[in-house]
Amino acid sequence: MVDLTYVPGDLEKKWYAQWTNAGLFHKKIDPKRTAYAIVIPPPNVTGILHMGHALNNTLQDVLVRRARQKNRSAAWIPGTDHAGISLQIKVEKELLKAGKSRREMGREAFLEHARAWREKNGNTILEQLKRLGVSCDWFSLKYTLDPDYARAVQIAFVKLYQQGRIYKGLRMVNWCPVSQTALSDEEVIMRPQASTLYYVRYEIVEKPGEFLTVATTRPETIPGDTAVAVHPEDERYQAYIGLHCWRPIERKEIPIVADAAVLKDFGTGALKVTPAHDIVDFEIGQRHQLEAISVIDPRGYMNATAGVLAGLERFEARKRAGIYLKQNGLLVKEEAYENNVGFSERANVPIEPRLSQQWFLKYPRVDEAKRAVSEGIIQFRPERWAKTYLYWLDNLRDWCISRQLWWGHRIPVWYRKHTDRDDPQNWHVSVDGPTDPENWEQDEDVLDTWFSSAIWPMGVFGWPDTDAMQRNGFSYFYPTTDLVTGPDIIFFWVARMIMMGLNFLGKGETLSSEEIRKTIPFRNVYFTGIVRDHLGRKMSKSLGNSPDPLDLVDKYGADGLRLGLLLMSPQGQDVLFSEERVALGKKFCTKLWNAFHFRQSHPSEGDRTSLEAIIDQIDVEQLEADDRAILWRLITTVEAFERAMEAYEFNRAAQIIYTFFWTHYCDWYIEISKTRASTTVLAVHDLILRQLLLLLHPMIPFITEELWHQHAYGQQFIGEVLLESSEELRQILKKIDFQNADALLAEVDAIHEWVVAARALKAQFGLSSTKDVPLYYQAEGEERVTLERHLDQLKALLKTQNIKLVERPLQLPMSTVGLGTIYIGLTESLDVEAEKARLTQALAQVVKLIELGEQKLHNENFLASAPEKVIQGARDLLAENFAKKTQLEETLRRLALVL
RNA sequence: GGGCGGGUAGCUCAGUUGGUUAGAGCAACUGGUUUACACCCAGUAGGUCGCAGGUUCGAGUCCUGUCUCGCCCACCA
Repeated sequence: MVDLTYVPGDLEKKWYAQWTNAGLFHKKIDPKRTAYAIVIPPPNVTGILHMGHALNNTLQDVLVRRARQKNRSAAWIPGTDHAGISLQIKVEKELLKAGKSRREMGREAFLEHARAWREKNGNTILEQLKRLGVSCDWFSLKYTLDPDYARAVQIAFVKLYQQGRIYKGLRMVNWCPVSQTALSDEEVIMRPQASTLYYVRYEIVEKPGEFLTVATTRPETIPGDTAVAVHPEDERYQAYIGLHCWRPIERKEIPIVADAAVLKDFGTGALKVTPAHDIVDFEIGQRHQLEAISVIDPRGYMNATAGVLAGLERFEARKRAGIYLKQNGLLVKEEAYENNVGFSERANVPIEPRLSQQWFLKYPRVDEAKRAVSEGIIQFRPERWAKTYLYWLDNLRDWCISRQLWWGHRIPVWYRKHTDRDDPQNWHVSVDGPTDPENWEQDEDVLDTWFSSAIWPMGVFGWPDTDAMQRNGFSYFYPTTDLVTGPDIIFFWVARMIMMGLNFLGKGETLSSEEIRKTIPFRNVYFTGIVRDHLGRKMSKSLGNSPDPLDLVDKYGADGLRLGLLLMSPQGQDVLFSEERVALGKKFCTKLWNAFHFRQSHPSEGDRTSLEAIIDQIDVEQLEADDRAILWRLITTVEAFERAMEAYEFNRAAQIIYTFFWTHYCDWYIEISKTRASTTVLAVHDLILRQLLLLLHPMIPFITEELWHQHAYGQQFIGEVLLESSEELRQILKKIDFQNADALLAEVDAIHEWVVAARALKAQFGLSSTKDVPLYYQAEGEERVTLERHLDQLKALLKTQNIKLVERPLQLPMSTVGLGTIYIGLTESLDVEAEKARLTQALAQVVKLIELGEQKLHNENFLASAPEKVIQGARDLLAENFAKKTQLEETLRRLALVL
């Protein structure tokens, strides 16, 4: 028996425990079935669940649960990411509060702290995910610093090194002065900043009294200037090319060079060249053999070379440089200026271009990675992201993979002690290290976190350890089926995984399409939208505009939240979060609960453990139009649902079921079937409810599981029950003499229209919808027969005892519908004028529609080109409108007589 | 500067290859609770589909232009 009220919390805890205890989500290598696999985008161990996770993981869960219903052997591999910079910053901050610094305590002690932090907090997000109901295979849980995974990362490094793809070099990199590490280009975010453009005079050495004016936003770097550059074709400066000028701070003679990289129309057309602190300047410096003088240290403070600015913090130094120039008469002017400045994504401070020794990766298999997507071997949804992906691959720059951090995978490179580290002769690159470790020192740096995530889909299945791969079903599950992630990590993660898969699994110079197909990490990538608040802002911790998903779970249930998210997430669109939708999700669950409660109020003993058993209880003789219509609608609903799911249109799929259940089943079928509680009708209910539970299960797993058992649909978990396709459903329903029921549907729709019109009449005249008012109807032939057949239902639905057939029009308020005319038997005297006005308005509307219809049907081009179905539709509509017009006119004539 | 996406009811959004009179939820308004559900039921109102052209028998849907909001990439010092 069903509990009276729906309380999501308890049943969600109960079922999640039972599912996991039963090992329901374990991956199984079953050659008899087709494999289905998803690897989770591993959340950061520093993360807490936000709405983006909730959406993303709901979608994955829907996919994987549906795959199981389709008899696929499904694996959803969960895991977490060690989150290099993010966790290091977090732990450092905590230590700082306790007055400790990582440099003082040293590497090992710091790592101990970091491990302890992760031990304590790292699984929070996984526990949160469980509350959402995700059906991950927790036995396959992987962490990017697990020993086997860490080994895989190092093997990947060594292999890439051996392939000549990884090299070390002195390069200009993005330096974060707070984290004190290099960053990849992708980790730098450009932001418009209000700054000042300083116009500075550089006196010409050879022509004292003549000046070049240079515009710069960074006067603090002047001590690092080693040239001034102008465009070779800039006629203003021809006379100066080859001469020298005085560097205005830390006065020194520097050359004036010509370089095409200089823009004539920016500023004054003269550029100060600081090779050590700007990428463009560095390149100019290379072309002109200029010295790179560093004036800023790794912490962002001016070093001794900066002379008068030495020791100052970089932004303070900028102000001081401005003052210094002004005081010395070297500043022409300063103006407010907005420019774009690169910020460190994690530490949220402006990055410093800095020259340093770093490890770089030349991306492998770029061509194949492009082909994988452009040839549709990997399918992006929405497809347009392919363009973004391909554009990025066309403009690749080598990836700086070394980080000056401690938390992460240490670079497996050793240097012979007391030798030149820049000379590869003195390197040892291997996973296990040199055999004589006492003579070597390991590289201090770790790898970019994203380097380790790039091999995720392989690593979670044991790559490259052949035994582990065998055990984990690598060849069975790889390539995985679907990847669900956000478009914001298309470069960080998606593209890199594709290249790594192709590189490590593909053999030979180039890969054929068939080889690409076998080595890609996944076949489909579904990009979710980004969850935004009602003002359109990205939900983030710093803005504090993201509700805690767990609060929503408490308030609306996990099922409610999941359904709400599904309903508000159109494919490929950003999601404007609305708590109302989540509330709607819960309302749906409550309604479902109550529908079962209704069904349970009519006990029946029939066997419900299979579709066939339910159908056996249906007596074909007793099936009426309504029963057949709802069953028919079920089939068409399942078809539409299948189409939506195959297209990954989750919101549409949810909407389709929503409408079927609420509008067609509850508001109509349950209401009309209340007059007929026969075994047959109850079996129809059971059938529909059963299929509804199965269809809904991937979206709202908890309540469907609960109701499945409450209503004795079987002993198995609902998730283990195979879902009949629309085609199978169609076949099974043939047992009850079931064929196309479009005609029946039309009949039911016509009755529905009649009821709605009658209800509207009552409402229009201020009558309570439950008031027993007599109704009269006029109808001929078929229509009359149809109405007579449904008379009992009409009475029940309209809460009216009297519905009578009349042969002639009455002087009563009326309404015309497809099945004829309805009159309402008002007891009070009729306001003839008001009624006339109402009908006249209705008449005008109908006349207008008739005009439109006739126009269309008199158009020969329309008749010649439009499909028959459309033309017939127009004809039927016209006929119906003509009938309405006649009725309205007749009634109006009678009303006129009354006056 | 280059690319992508959005602009449909007061709000949030659907609207499949062009085809009957453009839909839903929320909000509003009216009426309703003995018989699954007030997290409910019945009904009402609300839209020149951003704007301007074009193609077509027919355009929210296709084309061109334009305005506007948002995102991504590039980075001019």
